[in-house]
Amino acid sequence: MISDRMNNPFVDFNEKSSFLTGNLSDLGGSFIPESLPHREEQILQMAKLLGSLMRNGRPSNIVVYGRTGTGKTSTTRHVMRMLTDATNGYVRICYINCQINDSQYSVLVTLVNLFSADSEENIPLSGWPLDRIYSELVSRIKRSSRPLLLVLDEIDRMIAKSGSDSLYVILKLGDDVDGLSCSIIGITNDTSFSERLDSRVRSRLNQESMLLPPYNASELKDILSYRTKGILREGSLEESALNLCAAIAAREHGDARKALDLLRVAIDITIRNSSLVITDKEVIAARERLEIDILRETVKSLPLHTQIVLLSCVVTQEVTRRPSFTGEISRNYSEICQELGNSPLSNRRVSDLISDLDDIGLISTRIQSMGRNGRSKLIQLEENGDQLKKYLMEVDSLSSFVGAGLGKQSRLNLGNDNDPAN
DNA sequence: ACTCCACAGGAAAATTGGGGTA
DNA sequence: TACCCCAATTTTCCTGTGGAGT
Repeated sequence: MISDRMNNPFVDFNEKSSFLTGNLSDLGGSFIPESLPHREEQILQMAKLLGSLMRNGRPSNIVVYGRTGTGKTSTTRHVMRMLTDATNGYVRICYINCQINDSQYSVLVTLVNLFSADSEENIPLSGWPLDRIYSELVSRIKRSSRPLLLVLDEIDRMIAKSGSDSLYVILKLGDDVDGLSCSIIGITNDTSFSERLDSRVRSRLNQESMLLPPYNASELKDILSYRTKGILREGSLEESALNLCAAIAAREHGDARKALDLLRVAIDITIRNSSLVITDKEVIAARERLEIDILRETVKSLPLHTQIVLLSCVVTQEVTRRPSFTGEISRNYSEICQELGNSPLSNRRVSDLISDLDDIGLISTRIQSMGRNGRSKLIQLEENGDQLKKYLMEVDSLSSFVGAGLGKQSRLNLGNDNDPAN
């Protein structure tokens, strides 16, 4: 179909990226490499703890702690792969990300469906009573009669949403299926996670814990060198650019994912600029682009009403030029909802959404008492307001606020004139 | 010492939306 | 089709709170 190579941008792009010798997506977060530099010790430790699964024994449950990018998931997945290889797939391994499946119901359903044989139908994502799903799970596990390793990534999300009970049900599996050899690995970046479990769950789950320390700059450099082998032609990555990637990520709590992302984006920028060598300049540009991308992505992925609350925070602070109070945010939120044609949520719910925004880090809050004038949360933007507004305006359902919003600023609730205290 | 404000945030009730069953 | 069950979400109701004002 395309005969004119000279005018084909894909051909052009491919030739420009001639320093690439492999697949750039291999630097992405989901790729699990053959080996994990500086995690050999932890891999060995985890493998030892799980060893008895191969002998149908009852290994300990493990909680893996570590900050973002310390290799918790990669280490665990690596061990999963080793276990599969060593047992020829005899040990059944279920990996569930609790950020996606964060309710008791959805974890159980996912688990049951992972166990479904070809002949069995998947159970629906809602509708069934929990006890029915549980007994379905038990009967499917009984039929399978193979050792089970259950990995719950971001396990703290499940506890935050459904409480300890949801975990207790899963931990109980071992008791309800006679002779089941089952081990659970929980992965979390929340060091206070186990404190929030009730005692019966804590003692069962936290039999063993592993803490993955942050990587230092030199370890990060090793990781980057290892991961770029086979992807970049020799000499296409300057030593100082490599050091810079490692140094930036080391400063960000030793985050290997950050280091890999930086390098990946730096490579991308180099290709786009038709350069042939990745230098400090590209790494610095990559850092800026990543920061923007993360913020934009965060803002755009918020639920609609959380976005409107954030918009209210931005607009209110834009006008008052001081931190705002919950009441102001709530009233302006309702105004904005009205303007956009959405029915507003209750103040109680808005208060929760404000807490959510605080958790995400887009705003910071602290409770302040004004004596006779009551007590309220003082809310301050953590990010540049103009930038937040720009990203919010890119959201389809909010974009109509632009012109109208600015024009209507005068009627927004900005404290004093609408404050019942006055 | 007591009052009162404007909420925070817990608990229970109500609503919503997906699915099953007769 | 009408009704039931269920989990998740949201609303309603409520108690608790810190500190300026009295």
